[in-house]
Amino acid sequence: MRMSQLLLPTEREAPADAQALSHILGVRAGLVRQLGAGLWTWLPAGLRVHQKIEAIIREEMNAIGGQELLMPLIQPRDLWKKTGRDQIDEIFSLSDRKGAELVLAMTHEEAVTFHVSQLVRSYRDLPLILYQLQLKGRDEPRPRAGVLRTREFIMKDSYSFDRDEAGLEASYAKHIEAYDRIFERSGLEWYRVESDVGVMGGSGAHEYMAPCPAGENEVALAPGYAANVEVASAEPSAATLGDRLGEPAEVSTPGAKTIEQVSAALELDPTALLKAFPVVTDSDKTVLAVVRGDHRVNEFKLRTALGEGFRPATDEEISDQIGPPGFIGPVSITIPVLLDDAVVGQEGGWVTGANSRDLHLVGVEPGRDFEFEAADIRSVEDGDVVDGAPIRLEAAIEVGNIFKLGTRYSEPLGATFLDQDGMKQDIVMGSYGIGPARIAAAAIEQNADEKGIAWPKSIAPWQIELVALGKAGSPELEAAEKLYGELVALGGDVLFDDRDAGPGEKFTDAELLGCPLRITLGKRSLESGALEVQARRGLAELDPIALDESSAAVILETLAQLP
RNA sequence: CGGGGCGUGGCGCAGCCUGGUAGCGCACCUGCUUUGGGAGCAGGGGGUCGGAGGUUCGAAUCCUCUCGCCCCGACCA
Repeated sequence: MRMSQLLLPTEREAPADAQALSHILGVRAGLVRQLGAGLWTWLPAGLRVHQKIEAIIREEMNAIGGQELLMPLIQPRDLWKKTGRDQIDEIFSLSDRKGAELVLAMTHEEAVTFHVSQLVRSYRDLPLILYQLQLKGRDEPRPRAGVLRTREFIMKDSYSFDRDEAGLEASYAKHIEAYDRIFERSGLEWYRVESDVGVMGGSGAHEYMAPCPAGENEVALAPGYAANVEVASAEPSAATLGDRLGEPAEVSTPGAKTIEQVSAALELDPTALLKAFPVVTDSDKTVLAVVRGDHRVNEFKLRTALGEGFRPATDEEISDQIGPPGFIGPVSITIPVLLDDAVVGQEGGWVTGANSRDLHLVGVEPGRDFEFEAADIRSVEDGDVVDGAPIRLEAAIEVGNIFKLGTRYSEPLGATFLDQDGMKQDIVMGSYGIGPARIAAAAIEQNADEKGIAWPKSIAPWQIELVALGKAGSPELEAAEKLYGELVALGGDVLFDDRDAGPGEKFTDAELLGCPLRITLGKRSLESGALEVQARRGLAELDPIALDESSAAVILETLAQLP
């Protein structure tokens, strides 16, 4: 591609409203432009990146026997009523000129299951893996960070259809294979982590996470361990408890409502305190969740432990059913107590609220002083231990997920088959997503430096940028033209900066756009007989390449050597 | 949905407090010079000041409403 003819609007300055690095650099390098909140246009260079990612995905999906198809973005609302998902807030709704109700698909479980229910009749038709790369529409409450969370985006979504759970396990394993390869080939740092299956149930799920500062998720990492913080479990750091007493003793703690205030007032470590978190469940039960003072309640785990959704209790409900807010605790109350595992079985006395104003209790011991049910309901923290190794928490972008659906969709949509005994069975499904745009954004975030982007070779908009110095008609520009032609003839993926611009501008743009290999041909090259070669990663100067009839081949070899 | 911020030429901003008919840098166009790290000189084009209403002799500026965008939080199949 000749840069003189390319729409590549690079910017010196970052857009005023951009925060995330991938947002800033995506716009500055001329890859994407915004049309509205969460609505982005992929400009030619950015689209090349997207398409290279798509190509990797297609190859790996085909390799596990996936078959590509394409389903509509616009769908009849009735279809979504059958699964109840027409009530989701993120659904974009529209109607046609006749008043028929339509939605924009936020994923395609309904559509693909609809077709499979008609097309699959026999166990002989299974298993099946179908996939597509298609737009999704989601009315996100808060689009953010450029291309990271948008209201319209292309997703690779695949769906597996199996005869039974064992079949699903096999299809799931195939997707793990394909996904591992896709993210590896994309050049990302990535983790496959256990994830929350959510209220939809399902028998298992993993997420693929790419660590980077702009990420919206957090992963807990230790050698051999990776999990979304939503589900991560680990051994807590040690607690420093107060003295054991024969029975709880009241202490005066005037005005001390927070963990900090109470631990300061009593001169005790925050780990000696119990934090009480009253919640009201969807079925209107009040439960007191209790974690260690320095720990935080994990709402995902708590939801799992409760077996239903919940909301924090209001101050009024707390006063009515437990005690004055700020001074509540699990001793001598009538509502059930859900105690975090980290609190159970420790030697020593805990501090809790006394359920009276300005009073706390010391020397409290679970089991002796209050009844409880134990569960893992806290969020892991930096320094917690897994298999003897401390974990660290890192921000990450979710670039993919895989989910064992079971019969969540096949049942309401009537996707059944006849087994060998002629018995009608529900098809067992899985669904699997990848966001190519997020892979691009994560690649930018993970590999950028102060000069710009440093793309992984596999998804760079071009693998080579040939910078020609010298004005039109100069011998060096003519030599560059010749070299460009030779590179293209050998199948090189080359961006040729043939613009009528100064060297500074060309080098700056090249470093901003971040093609892995930069070849410079100027007057000096003609004098010395050598091309200058720079690897974008680390801005490393490589050995010069002789300027002769073998140059193009040597350049491609050099590129192949790059990691 | 709660909180905060911002809308002035393609981009980044000043002007607003204290009303007087819009300015700066970059980019763009023409010409000449320049060509190894975002060039120089000269000339030039481009703005309903997000929108509507109001106050006023006069509104980018003051008032009311409204739309859009960003950030934090909530939410996130």
